[in-house]
Amino acid sequence: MAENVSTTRDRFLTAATELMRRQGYAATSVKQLTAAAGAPIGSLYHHFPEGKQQVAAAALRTSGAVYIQLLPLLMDPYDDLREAIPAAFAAAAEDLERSGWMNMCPVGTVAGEIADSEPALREVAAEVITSWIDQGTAYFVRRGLSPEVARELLIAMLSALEGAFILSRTLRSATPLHAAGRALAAHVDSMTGRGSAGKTPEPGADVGERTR
Amino acid sequence: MAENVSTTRDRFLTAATELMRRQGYAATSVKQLTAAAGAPIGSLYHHFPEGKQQVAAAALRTSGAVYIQLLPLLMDPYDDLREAIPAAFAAAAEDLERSGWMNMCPVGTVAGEIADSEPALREVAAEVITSWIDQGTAYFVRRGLSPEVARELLIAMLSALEGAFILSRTLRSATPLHAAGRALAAHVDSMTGRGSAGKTPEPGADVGERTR
DNA sequence: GTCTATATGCTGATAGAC
DNA sequence: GTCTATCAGCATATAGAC
Repeated sequence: MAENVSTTRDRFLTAATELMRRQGYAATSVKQLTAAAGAPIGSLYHHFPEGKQQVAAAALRTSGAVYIQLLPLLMDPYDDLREAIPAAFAAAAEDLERSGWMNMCPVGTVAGEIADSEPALREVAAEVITSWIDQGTAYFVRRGLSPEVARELLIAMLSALEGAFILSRTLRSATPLHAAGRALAAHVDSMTGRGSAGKTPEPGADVGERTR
Repeated sequence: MAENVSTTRDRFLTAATELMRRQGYAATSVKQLTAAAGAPIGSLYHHFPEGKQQVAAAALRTSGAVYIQLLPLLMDPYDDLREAIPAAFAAAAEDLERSGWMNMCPVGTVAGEIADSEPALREVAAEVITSWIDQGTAYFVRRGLSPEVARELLIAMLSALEGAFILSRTLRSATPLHAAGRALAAHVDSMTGRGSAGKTPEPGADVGERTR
């Protein structure tokens, strides 16, 4: 029942994910892909007859499915969503910084770049994001939010996360990810009818650190 | 004192901005640049001896300076920031949709793509974003926020805006931009000590529209 | 399924006439 | 400052031996 540890096809997918999250789709060449996967070019076209686009699409789907699992993984430890959300953003910030500011989300990186120039890939990215929204909404509902509030929150959270990734990576500062996490916690508060007194996240807690 | 309506150099900058906001940096070729600017290739290297990178850098600086001016332009009409912020996001959504889902921010598009592969351009993008933060913070201070709160808000707002651009453009739906705007309004509330009662933006107002 | 050799076109960039 | 001709190299993709 145990398969090979890593098939050639899987290595292509991993290589594509890693290269695309750093450079995007256009800048990632087939040659780089084969070098990173340790396989010759003919092998790529054997497993993915439609070439680079097909590898990218498959990599987006695979890594997208993995990514959404992080949501419960990071947030389950916290009883209160107002704590869980900033904690998830902080975890993303830590991972990004630890990776030397490269580990952005491959889906976000590619989606921003190809939405108007690679229709097939844009559709795949849209599918992945839609599935994130559905699964994430279901998770928030399980945590007690109404479907409408859950969906609203999740969409705003994904938006803030992807944008904060861009800012944090470009500025090489964790501040945007932290600020985005606090903003989303406030949104949860406002929609669940809780006031802002008391547990208000401290603004400016880490905004003193300048980038340049 | 009146200069030419449009110098060759300016046409290169405009072409670079428009092409990069749609396709990103890597996918934009020098040939496309010259075709869009209506000038031969030698002309590009006359004005920008360092080539494609230099055009892109100059285009990011120029368009970045224009972009931040939209902040007061869109928000001045509203007395209350809690109304001004969602209105600004709604305006961005309308522009994006009207352009056939292409008109994303060129700085965000490029920054996401090159942060780990084009060090020189990443630095330029970081400069532009830093200047946005400084100018935007100053604007919010003028509107009555404390410097710390203003800065926190602006960083979160930029993050949410860039990320919501990506989601909206990919999904071809204005929902993410609207949801992000509401989240930021909630953040303003929470930081200025106002509760969430009464003026809470209605969650789910437009989240019913599905993309696929 | 793996791998090499190769085809065709486009890439960013340069030289130099005008 | 404008424009053409051209370079060397890399792009994606294919054919076909093993």
